[in-house]
Amino acid sequence: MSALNLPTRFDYATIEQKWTKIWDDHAYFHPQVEPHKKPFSIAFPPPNVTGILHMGHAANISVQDALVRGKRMQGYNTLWTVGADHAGIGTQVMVERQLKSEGTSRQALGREKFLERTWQWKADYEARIHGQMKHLGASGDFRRARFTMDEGYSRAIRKVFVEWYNAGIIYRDNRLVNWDPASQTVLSDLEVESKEEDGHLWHIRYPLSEDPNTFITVATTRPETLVGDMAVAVHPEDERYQHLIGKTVDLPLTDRKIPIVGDAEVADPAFGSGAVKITPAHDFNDWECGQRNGLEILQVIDLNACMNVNAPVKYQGLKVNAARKAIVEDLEAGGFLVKVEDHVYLPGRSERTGAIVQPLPLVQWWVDMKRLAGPARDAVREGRIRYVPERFTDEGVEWLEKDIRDWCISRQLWWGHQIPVWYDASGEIAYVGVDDPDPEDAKNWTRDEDVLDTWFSSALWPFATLGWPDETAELKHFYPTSVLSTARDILKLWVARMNFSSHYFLNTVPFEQVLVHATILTHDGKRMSKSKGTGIDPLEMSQRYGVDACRFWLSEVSMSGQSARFSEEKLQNGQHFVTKIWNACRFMLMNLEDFDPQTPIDLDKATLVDQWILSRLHGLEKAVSQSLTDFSFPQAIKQLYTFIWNDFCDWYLEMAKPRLQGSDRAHVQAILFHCMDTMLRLMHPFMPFVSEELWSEGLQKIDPNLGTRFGAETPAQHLTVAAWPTVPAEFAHAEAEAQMESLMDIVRVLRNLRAEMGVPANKLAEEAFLRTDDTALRTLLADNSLVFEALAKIKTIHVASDIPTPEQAAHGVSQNVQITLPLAGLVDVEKERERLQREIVKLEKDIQGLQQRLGNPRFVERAPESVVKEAQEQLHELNFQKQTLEQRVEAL
RNA sequence: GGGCGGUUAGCUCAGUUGGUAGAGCAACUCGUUUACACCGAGUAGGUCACAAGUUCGAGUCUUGUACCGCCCACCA
Repeated sequence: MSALNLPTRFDYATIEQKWTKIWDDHAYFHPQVEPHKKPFSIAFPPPNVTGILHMGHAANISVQDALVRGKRMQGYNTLWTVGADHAGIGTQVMVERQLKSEGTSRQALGREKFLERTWQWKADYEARIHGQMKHLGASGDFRRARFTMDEGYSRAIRKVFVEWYNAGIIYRDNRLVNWDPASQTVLSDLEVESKEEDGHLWHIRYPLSEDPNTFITVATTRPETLVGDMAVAVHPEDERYQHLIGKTVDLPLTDRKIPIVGDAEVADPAFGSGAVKITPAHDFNDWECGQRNGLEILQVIDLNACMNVNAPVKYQGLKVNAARKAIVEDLEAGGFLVKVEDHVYLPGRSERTGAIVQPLPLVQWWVDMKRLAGPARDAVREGRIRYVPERFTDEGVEWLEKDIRDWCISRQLWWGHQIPVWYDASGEIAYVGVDDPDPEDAKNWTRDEDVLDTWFSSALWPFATLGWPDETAELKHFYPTSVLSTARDILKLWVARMNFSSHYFLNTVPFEQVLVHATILTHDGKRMSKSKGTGIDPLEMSQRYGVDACRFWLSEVSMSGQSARFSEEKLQNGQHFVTKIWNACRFMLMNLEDFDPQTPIDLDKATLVDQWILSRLHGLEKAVSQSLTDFSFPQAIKQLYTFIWNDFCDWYLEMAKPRLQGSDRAHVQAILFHCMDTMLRLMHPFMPFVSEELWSEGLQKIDPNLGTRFGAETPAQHLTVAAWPTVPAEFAHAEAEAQMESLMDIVRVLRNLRAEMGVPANKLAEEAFLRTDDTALRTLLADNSLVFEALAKIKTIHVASDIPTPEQAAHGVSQNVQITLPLAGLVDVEKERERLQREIVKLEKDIQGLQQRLGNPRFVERAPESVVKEAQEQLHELNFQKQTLEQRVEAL
């Protein structure tokens, strides 16, 4: 590419495709295990194959890819494992929905056909997901991509099951579970969401058996469960009811008598009537109350959320809602209904199907959490796993510390890992094993039909992806992984589970740091939701603004610790930034065609401006390098932006233009070359495509040995595998930065004078006077007169301690420099006077503030000397400025 | 009911150890200067939600209040 015929815009669509392919062809992201190198590894949270990726994924990809690219450049043996999750219930629900739209169903197809169909679905979505990731520039190892139902992965699952079963950690038991009638499966507590909903509280009276004219009134939000009541509970110390404990009531609408029991846990005298109906088969509290009081369990609701044969005949077969209506009517007719109140309650709903979850007693498989939680909790509490931001630590570990409930892992689904348990003819467990039993033995056995909770397999992700249970070289080298980056909503569901699984089987943490990235919200601050159509497709956005623009924004906001509102303006800004970089580099390339890349930067020849930009570059490198360690992406990105756009383009390049025409050319070229190289390397983790294109196709044409710079171990052909830059400490120059700052301020005053006086910015002003008594400063100003000439567009700058003041002139002041811009014929005396007066008023306000502060004896006495001194100097300067302007007003 | 965030310019957000507030977008005024009009220069705009406290000094620390958001919790 020749810089001269480069377009003024960055053709991102073509170039993104081009580099995706080249990187892939070189297998840059498929690392070999290199034991002598330090490892850096991340296991990408496997997206569910339920659909395509959304903005949240794009955010997570941006963050992880930035880290991985940075570390790769820094010479780490870097592995980013990618893959996909079978997402049991989620995928099954999606496929079933598809079948329904085709007029068929899972049941009609049968298990085998249904699974075939689901594998097809998986293949389709997995390909689309990987395609999206590559499109976004994810430098993941797709050659090592894993799927949670791969052969090897499945073996890992079975091994975990069998080991935990043998250790007694996995067991089978009949208990109350969360039943999702829509998907016909059990759910874990964590898959049930409860949100407040409007409902009612029905007050019902139960007549005492010994005296049907006396009643005890209970309140309930679920009157249909009345027919499953096994007791009424009251607080044992409740004086209203104490005497009734041990007696019975006639349960309305049935012919059963149920006891009144005393139970301090479940009955709160202050709530409602103080008496509670107890339905052990359909309520978690009541279940426990039943256990405490030796109550029988009577299940009256079946798997379809209908009343079953244990309910009075009249209600049998009715859906729960219909039964509720019928029962309430009958209660009212029988005189049992006291009143109905509006009431906000918390029904549990399946996070997948949205159906109201029915608590039911069922035999299921469980994991004994108390046996696993300890080491995982300790790892977090002892800081061996660090959460970033830190405040998420509690959210991640509290669940493991508190009264944790056992984890129900069996699911009545078809899509998933079938439980490796076989039963004999009598229903007893005959075999549990990693490998299928010998067909001869298994002749009369049947396999457990249930599959495992999808999170059971996700829990093994960081190590199963590396080949566990085999002792692979990858596992040895890359485990534990370095960082886990995730959304906050699965800290318990997933992150905590990886933690305890890893501790049990590998006796170590699964990752050293947990990065919790921001949630991307809609423009108006709502959660993005596919069903509401507020979800935003990252591909659409990247097609509109380019991947680099999107990633630049996402990397910034995703690590800000705050949730971020999506805004297209920000992406547009990102795109403009990319264009700016593109054009700045285009300009440099145009001016570097005759550059000898052997030319070193000669600090002896460096002017103030050179010293300044190199010092700024030094600061930039420090900030960006730092961000790869402490995840301070927002700061790094802001600095990249202001360095490139403001410092480098607006000031340095403008200054460079005239110098490139003179004897200084080679020296300036060396600095441009070095800055461009460093800038491109530093921005590559965040904007991989544009940086790669400019580096490989532009800069490398000028220096074929570019890839050996910065101590590269092996010469790099492309930026993606080039070395991370370091800016020498001797480039840091605080004094130059401060001095340049004062020059820039004078330039701003000059520009301001021109603008106020209506001198067009493109017209060269003849001359300007800078007057100051500070001799050192005078030298500085004189030495750098080019700065004013180039940036304030002044032909000649006069620096002196005393200069005659022209009649027609505009006046300004900066620090202790009096600035005069002669403008014969352009000055409206009245207007100039007003302008100066305005300036003076402003100064007076600041002066007053300073005087007040310095006038306070306690300030002078107690504040640090440097602060007091600074204030005094500032006051002095402001007074000088005020005086100067006042003199001008008088002169007018 | 407990816990955690947030409240800063019209909008979206920065603000590192307390030293007197910044960016992007939008607005307004100039400008077709050979890298870029997806540009350049300039202007305007904020009692940092409210109240009290600590301090010479608070956007920054403490306490309380209000509103918004999230997480947890078996109040029937």
